[in-house]
Amino acid sequence: MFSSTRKPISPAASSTCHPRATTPATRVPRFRAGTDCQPTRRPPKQSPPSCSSARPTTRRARQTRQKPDHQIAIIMPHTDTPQDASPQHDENRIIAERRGKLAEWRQTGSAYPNDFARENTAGQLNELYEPKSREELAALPVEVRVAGRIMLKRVMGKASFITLQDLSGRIQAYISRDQIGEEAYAAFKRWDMGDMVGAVGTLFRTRTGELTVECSQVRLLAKSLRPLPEKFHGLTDQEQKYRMRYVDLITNEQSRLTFAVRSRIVQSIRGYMVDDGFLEVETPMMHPIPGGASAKPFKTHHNALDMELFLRIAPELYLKRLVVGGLEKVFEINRNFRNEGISPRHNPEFTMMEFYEAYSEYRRLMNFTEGLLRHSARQALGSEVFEYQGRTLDFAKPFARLTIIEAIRRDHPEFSVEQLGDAAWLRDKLSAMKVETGATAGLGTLQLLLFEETAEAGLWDPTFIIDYPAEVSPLARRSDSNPEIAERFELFIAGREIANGFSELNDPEDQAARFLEQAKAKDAGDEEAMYYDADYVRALEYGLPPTAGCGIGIDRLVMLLTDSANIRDVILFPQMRPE
RNA sequence: GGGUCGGUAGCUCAGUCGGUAGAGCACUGGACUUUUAAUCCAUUGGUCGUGAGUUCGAGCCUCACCCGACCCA
Repeated sequence: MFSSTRKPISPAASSTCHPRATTPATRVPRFRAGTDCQPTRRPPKQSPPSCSSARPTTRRARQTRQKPDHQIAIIMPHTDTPQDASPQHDENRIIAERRGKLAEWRQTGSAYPNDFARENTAGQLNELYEPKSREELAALPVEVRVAGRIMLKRVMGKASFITLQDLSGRIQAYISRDQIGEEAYAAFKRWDMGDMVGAVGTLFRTRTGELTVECSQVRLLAKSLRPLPEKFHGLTDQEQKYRMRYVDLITNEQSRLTFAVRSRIVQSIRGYMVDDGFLEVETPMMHPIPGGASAKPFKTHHNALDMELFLRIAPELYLKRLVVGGLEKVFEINRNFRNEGISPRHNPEFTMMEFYEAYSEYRRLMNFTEGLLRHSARQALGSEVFEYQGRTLDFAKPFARLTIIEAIRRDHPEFSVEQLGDAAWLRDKLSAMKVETGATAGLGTLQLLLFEETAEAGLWDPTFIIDYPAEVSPLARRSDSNPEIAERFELFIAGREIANGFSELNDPEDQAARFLEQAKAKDAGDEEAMYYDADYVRALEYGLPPTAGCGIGIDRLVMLLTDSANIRDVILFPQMRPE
């Protein structure tokens, strides 16, 4: 996919996943050694999912079949010849045991009950009673009803401990034969790791000091037929984590935490916007004309209308129609879809917030965006300073603001202002760096390309880059002082584009002209150039007040705040090749 | 597209010089009434990603392919 992003000719290059990337020439941030995010996890080990490998008869299958064990009938009920051995055999041997237990459970007539009323969570009990001493707990005593999944089991002859996990955390339960009865204890001993259990009892503290529920009753609430991954390491295979997120969430606390933080980030953003008087709206996900960014769309078809539709690549044009309608401050947090490659920083569907405010302009917008991110870090992490991939990120100090030229010269003082203002010099330099430059690329675009090549990845601290070329910003207002420049910024953090905003182009005639240019580029073969959106121009003709708007890539922000190197780690069900 | 690393038991991982495939967890049976990744005893479980080649002999060497992670484009 990066091949397309290398295309530098102005409206051609990709902007996959850019927050509100209206810049055709803006590329995905590239990372270099030293600035790139190294994977924190160890390289995965691979073992093919047993259920999908079409392995022929195995020796084991034959051996197993020879056993007169009753389980065999369950394992391979239809196996008459060794050749029929199921590829799922390995796992089924373990699952068959559990299915047998489930069958026993069903015979009691009370399998899968739903009448257990949980009244306490592990986290709540730990918080309330962890400070209490053994004697204080004994004096109270606290009657509790907890439920959760068995994550650890320490079964002894007449008394056992299990560790139950619920959303809030873990708590230990103590189960003794004398308290729950011989029959119940025998049944309990047949339960497996992963089973869902309800426990009733009183809190006490064990000899070693652990807060524990001394059970007067335990019930099996749901059977887990499949074995959990190894209890200490959990699931480490990245692919399996993504494919079976449910297993990942069961076994890896870090995953649970990441998605809890993600929720807090989104909440904090929503709160900040609403508190500031923004109206949350939902605009179409299916567009007759894909617009608002330069990207390849997904196509779909509406049968009743018999029309082609596109999954949206950005909500921008609809949100600005709302500002025309008088909804002066609007925002939307939702998915965008771009039919491009998948990488550690790109998922075909990703979440973005876009917001628009009438009677604002891009400098005020930068202040607001800065405040929003600061707020979000504080709300989600409790701190505006945090670690990302081993380095510190500080949202507390003011975000730097550099023009493209300043950003280049900060890393490369050897480039003079005169050289950077010389299109021919820039072309030479870029071609020496093996960056393609289109014949039609203007000075601003050449500067942008050099910036992307030399400076972008090194922008670790939050930095607004301003003065983008108008020719790569077809929806942005031109600068009054220089019509070649748009009133636009992009925010970079950790070498990665996080936000993109500008004073909106509200001149319908200029917009129509820019759409025409885009349409021409599209006709010339640029798949990512924009369509001419006549209804949007019509809306502008009713009058869009001076407005500024911004898009923030939520997934990338979550990556920063959860110290995640891969976008898949912050998306619950990332797009995967079919199994 | 190129490069690097990887694919061995359900899970986490070893595997020496090319000489009959190992451990822990999980599972099964047994012991155990305050454990802590419980412990102890005894089992079960593998055509080593796929296919070819070299060899008396391949998890290991060679080639091709498949899948994955990361990097580069």
